[in-house]
Amino acid sequence: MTNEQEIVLDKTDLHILRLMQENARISNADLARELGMAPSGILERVKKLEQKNVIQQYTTRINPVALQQKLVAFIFMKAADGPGSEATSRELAKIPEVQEVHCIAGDDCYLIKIRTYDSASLMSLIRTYFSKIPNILSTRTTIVLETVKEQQQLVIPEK
Amino acid sequence: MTNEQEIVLDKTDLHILRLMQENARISNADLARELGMAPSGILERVKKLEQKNVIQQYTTRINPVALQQKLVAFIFMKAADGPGSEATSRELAKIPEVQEVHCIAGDDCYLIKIRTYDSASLMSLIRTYFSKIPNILSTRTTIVLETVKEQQQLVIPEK
DNA sequence: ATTTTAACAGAATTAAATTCATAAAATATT
DNA sequence: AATATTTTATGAATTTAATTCTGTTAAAAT
Repeated sequence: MTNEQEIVLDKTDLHILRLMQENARISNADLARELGMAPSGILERVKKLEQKNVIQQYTTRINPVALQQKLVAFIFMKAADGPGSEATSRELAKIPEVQEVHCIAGDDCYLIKIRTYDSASLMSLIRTYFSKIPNILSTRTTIVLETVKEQQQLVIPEK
Repeated sequence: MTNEQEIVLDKTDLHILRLMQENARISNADLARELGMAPSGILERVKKLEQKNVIQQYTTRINPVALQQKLVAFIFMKAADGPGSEATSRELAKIPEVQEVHCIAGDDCYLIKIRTYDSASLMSLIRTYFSKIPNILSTRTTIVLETVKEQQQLVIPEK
C-alpha cells in the first residue's frame, strides 16, 4: 500500500522540496544553513520525505543532444484493450525509450512520448516493439521539430 | 555560444552519467568505488560534464500527488506566428505550470504539457495567461486520465 | 493536566569533498 | 620515431560534511 492520503507537508518541508528540486546535490549542511536549522533535523526530514514517497527520485538531467538523441515524438494510440485493462500500457511502459505513457480522454486511448536518435531509429523501435503488442489498433505520430521547454519541475507553494 | 558540436564522451563518462541519472545524490566517493578510480579524478570528470552542459541539472522528482497536483493536460495550439518566430513559444515557456513546449510538425504549431491541481485551475490558468498572448488562434486540450509512466531519463549506451 | 509522541539541537565520530603536487598516459608536433 | 605538450589520473593532506545519538523542547493526544 503506497498510501498517499494523509501526506501533510509544512512550510519547512516545502522549502526543502523547493531547494532540492532545483538542486538535488545540495548538501545537507547547505540545506540546514538556508533553513536556519540543525543538519541533523534536516536529515531527518529528508529521510521522512523519501519514506513517504514524496521524494521519488534524485535524478540528473542529461543533455540529450550530447548523446545524439535528437528526436522526440508523441504517439497517439488506439488499443483494443477492454475497459480498465492495463495490458497494453504496461507493455509500452517497459520500452526504455518510451518516457511517458498516459491514458487520455477522447477517442484515442494512449498518448506516448518517445525519445530516440532519429526518425530511422524511431521506425525501427516501432517495428521492434509495437508489432509485439497485440492490441494496438492504430497510431498517429507527431514529430517534434524543436523543443522550447522541457522539465518536470512542479510549482511548489510557499505554504 | 553553448556549443555542443564536439562533445566526446568515453566509457567512463557514460558510466558516470548512468549512475548519476539513476541517483543524483550518489556521493563522489561511491562513484569512485563503482568505477574503480580515485575520487579526485571522478570529481574532475563530473565538473567537466557540468561545464560542457552535458549535465544540465540535478533535480528531485517530487510526487505530484503529494502536492495535490493531479491534473496533466496536453494542449495543441495554433498560433499566428510568422515563420521562425519564437514569440508565442517564449511566452508559453514562461508559465511555471507549463512543463513542456514543443514546436511540432503538422497543422498545429505547438504542443504544450501542463500540470495543475484540477480542471478548474487549468481553466483559470488558461484564462490568466493565454488571453494575454496575442497570436494564439486556437487550442485543443487533451486531458490525462491516468499516467502509467513519466520520466525523462535517457537510454545511455555502454559505449 | 498529564502522558505520549514527534521534532529539533548539539556534540562526537566517521566519512566525504576538495585541493594540490606529482606521475602517467595520450596527443600533437617536429 | 622522438620529443614536447596537453590531458587525465593518483595519493596524501586538509577542510568540510554526513551521520549517529543523547538530551530537550514542543506539540498532540488522552
